[in-house]
Order: sequence, then C-alpha cells, then structure tokens
Amino acid sequence: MPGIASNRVAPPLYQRQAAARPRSEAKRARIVETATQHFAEHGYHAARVGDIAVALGIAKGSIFQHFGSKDGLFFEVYKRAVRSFPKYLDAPSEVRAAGFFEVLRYWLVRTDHLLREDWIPYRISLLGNYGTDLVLKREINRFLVSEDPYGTVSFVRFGLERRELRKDMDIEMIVSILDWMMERFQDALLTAELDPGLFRRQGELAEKKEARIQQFLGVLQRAIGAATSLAPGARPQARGDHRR
Amino acid sequence: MPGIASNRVAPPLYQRQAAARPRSEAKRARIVETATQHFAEHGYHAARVGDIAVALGIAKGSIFQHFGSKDGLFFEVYKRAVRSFPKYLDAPSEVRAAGFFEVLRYWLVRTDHLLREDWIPYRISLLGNYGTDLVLKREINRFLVSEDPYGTVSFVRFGLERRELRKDMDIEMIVSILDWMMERFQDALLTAELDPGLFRRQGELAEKKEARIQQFLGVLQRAIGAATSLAPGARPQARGDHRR
DNA sequence: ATGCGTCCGTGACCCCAAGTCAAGACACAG
DNA sequence: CTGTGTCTTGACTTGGGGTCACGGACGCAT
Repeated sequence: MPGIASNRVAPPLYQRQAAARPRSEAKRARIVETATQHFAEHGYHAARVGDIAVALGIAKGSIFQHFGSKDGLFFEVYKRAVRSFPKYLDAPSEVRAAGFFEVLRYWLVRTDHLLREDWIPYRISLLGNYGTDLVLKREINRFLVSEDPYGTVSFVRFGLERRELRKDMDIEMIVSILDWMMERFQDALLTAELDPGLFRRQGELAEKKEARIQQFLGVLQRAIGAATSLAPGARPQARGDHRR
Repeated sequence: MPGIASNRVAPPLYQRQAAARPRSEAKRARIVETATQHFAEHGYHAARVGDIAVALGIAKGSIFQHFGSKDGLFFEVYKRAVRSFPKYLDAPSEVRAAGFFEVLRYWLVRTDHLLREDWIPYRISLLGNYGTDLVLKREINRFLVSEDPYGTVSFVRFGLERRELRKDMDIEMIVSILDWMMERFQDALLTAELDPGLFRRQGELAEKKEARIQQFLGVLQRAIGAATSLAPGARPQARGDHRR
C-alpha cells in the first residue's frame, strides 16, 4: 500500500506559492469564491476548472498558476468553508452558562437553520468528507486535526472543567467521538439521501426532528457525559425557548 | 462523466445485463477479482481500467462491455467486498449467548485480526466510504440500506429482545448510531492516517489498543445500552479469554 | 457439413478535462 | 524610455474514460 495513492515520494502538491504575493491575494480570493460556487453546485468531479475560469473571465492556466492543481484549489475552498463555521464556544454566553450539553443542543438546532440560510459551505464540507479522493481526504484530516476548526478540543476541556464529562476517558477519545457523531448528524441533516437511516422521510414535521435531536443529545450525554449530570434514562433537561 | 455524474434524469447505468448470460459470469468474476486488487492497491482514481485489462490479458473495451463504466465496475467490486464480511450474528454461539455487547467486543477484537490477514476488502470498503464520489456514495448508501450487509438490523433486534438495549429510542436511530460508530472505529483501525485522533501512534502496544476497545465498548453500552445492564461508570464485565 | 444468427471480444479511435509552458502583457523602478 | 521581474495567457500536450464497427466463435437447425 504505497502512501495511499502512488506518491511514496510525496511531492506535497498542495501549498505551492511560498509567501503570498501582494497583488495576487485578491485574485486568489476571487478564484476561491467562484470555485466554491462551482464545487458546491456540481460536486468535485463534475466541477470543471475550465468553467470556473470562464466564469471569472480569466485563463484556465491562471488558476493552475495559483493553486497548482484541482485538488489544491479544492483544498483552499474546503479550508475557507470550514473556517467559516462557528466554533462550539461561540455560542451565546447564556447558552454557555447553561453548560456543555446545552451548547450542543444550541448548535444542533442552529445548524438546521444555518443550513437553510447558506448551504454552500456545508456542502463543501460534505464533499471534503466523502466526495473527493483518499489522498486529499488524508490532507484534509491533517488540516482538521491541526486547526481544530470547530474548537472541539477546547469545548471538551470546557465540559471537563465543568465536570459534565466523564473523567475516565482519554480526552482524545471524547473529542473523536464527539466529532464523529456531530459530523454524521450534520450530514444526515444536510442530505437525507446520504444517510436515509436517520432522517428517512424528508417531509418530517419539525416536531419529529426536534425529537430526534433530543434523542441524539441523550445518546451523547450518556456516552460521554459524567454520571452525575443525569439520571439514567431521563431526558436531559427542560429545553430553553429556542423551539423553532 | 456520462452516467453517474450529470445523470439527473438517472439512467441507472449500473445493472446493465438483464439476466446474467451463462458464459460471461465467469469472466465477470475474473474481472471483479482483478479490479479489486487494483483498486485496493492504488485507490479509486489511480487505478486504471486499462491496467486491469492488461493484467487480465483482455481488451479494455471488454470491461466496459460488462460493467458500463469505471464507477459501475467499482460498485460491483465494492458490493462483493462488503458481502464478504461477516454479519454480527455470525459470531460463535457461545459469544452470542453472552449477549449483545459481548458480540460487539468479539467483532472489535476480531476485526483487528481480520484486517491483518486480509486487508483488501476493508480497503475497498474504505474507498467506497470516502474515496470516490458523492454520486457513487449515494448509490452505495442505497445498497447498504437495502442489503444491511452486516446484519445490523437483526443484531439490534437481538439486543432489544434480550433487553440489553434501550427501549426508548427508535430502532432506526440505534442502528444508525451503531453503524456510524463501528464504521469509524474500523476505519481508525485500518488507517491511523485517516483519523489520527483515535489511534494516533501507530506503534501502540496491544495493551493500549485493547484498552481503547474497552473504552469504546463502554461508550456504546452507555449510549444505546439499557440502563439495567450496567452500573454507570463501571467497566462492562470481565472479558472472556480472547486477550490477544 | 453448411449456412445462419447471436453473442461477445477487440482495438483503433474519439472526447474531454487536467495540466504545461513559451511568449507576451504589465507594473514599476531607475 | 528601458530594463527587470511578475503575472497572464491560450495553444498545446497528455492520458485515461468511454465508444463502436467489425469479425470470429459458437450454437443450432437443416
């Protein structure tokens, strides 16, 4: 199994230009902007670098000058999209005050809304997770680990300090599990298609969806929550007023 | 990419041949066999249909005759690989007798071994999950839902009947969560690269790995297990004798 | 054996999108 | 205006997915 694909010598392919030249910065931004649209709309493979160039009114070669390859371009697009997401601890302070799991609930409900307002970055994120190539995915995972764009690590620390999370698990394990579960839940919200098991019927009433969120929170709470914070089997707490 | 991508009118592209022609069945099998090797070794994109043909000593066109497209070929490869995996309830009867979570533990430990013996189908499964294209992934998800190749649904029923699983969750929810978690755990075992959060150091001692499995089981048990089966916070049970 | 129809493999060929590069345009300094 | 370095261009190359008209092999009936 060479490197994943055949790059055992690993020419890093991404990050090309050493230090951003002043002028080109604006252009790079424009390209990324337009590319984002195209990737989101058509998916990774069906998006054409040529089309992006045409849409921008520039030459295709120019894009390669800036980003080296389609992969490299997508990687930039991906990073920007993911960085645009809020971090867990960006929740309003009253929500934070209510504790770890209230913050989670807040974002679960919120994501549902954010999705409707601006699905594009979410779709980009989805593409990065499933729709490109293992080689790129590896690069993406490196990025996610090193940047922790959702602030999961500090969020988990927050939960640990508040004694709302189990002390008997490695913190890495908690972080991984939280990331997995949230990612999947988000995916399921985004495309019922992609995981028909969870939100099988699209036309589901808001009620039902909220019940799912509730259940999901319960699962997480039991899985990684401290035993003290919840009598087993009970629903976490009365919810706040963010009903819909 | 005709078919697969850009098929909003959805000409189903896969399943070509109406009813398997008698003679060609053997050849199809040979192609799938060789293709499996190539995909596993190089990844989806880097695998060349031409190479596969050369390796088989047949014409490239022949492969397209049989499978319609590279995607179609991979889909067959994927299905075969996934179908080759054991189902949960294929565990030895004494393990089954020990209950739902013992079956889980059995497979967690087992997978680790199976991986070493024959990593190819696991890698194919990984490619199907992450390394192709959203369009194909959608098809794959359809397949997974309709075939339930790991037998998750009946396994969960088994757990419910034995009263080892929570009654207050939708069964779909339990199935989804179990699938998610197990898939991820398997991925993490397969490629530390792909998810450095969990098995960060590759050279980890078997001890440590077993501890992780233990923790992971605990998480699952708390998440979806019935409250009765476990005092909160305790380790699930003494393990059997399958230590290494 | 001969002829006919069907199936299937073939490989030369097409298409198209990623990626390259030599030459020109442009900015700016002196 | 000229020289120098940087950015842009678009024609070109590469290469892999996908097609198709042909012919050979085989089954089968007469």
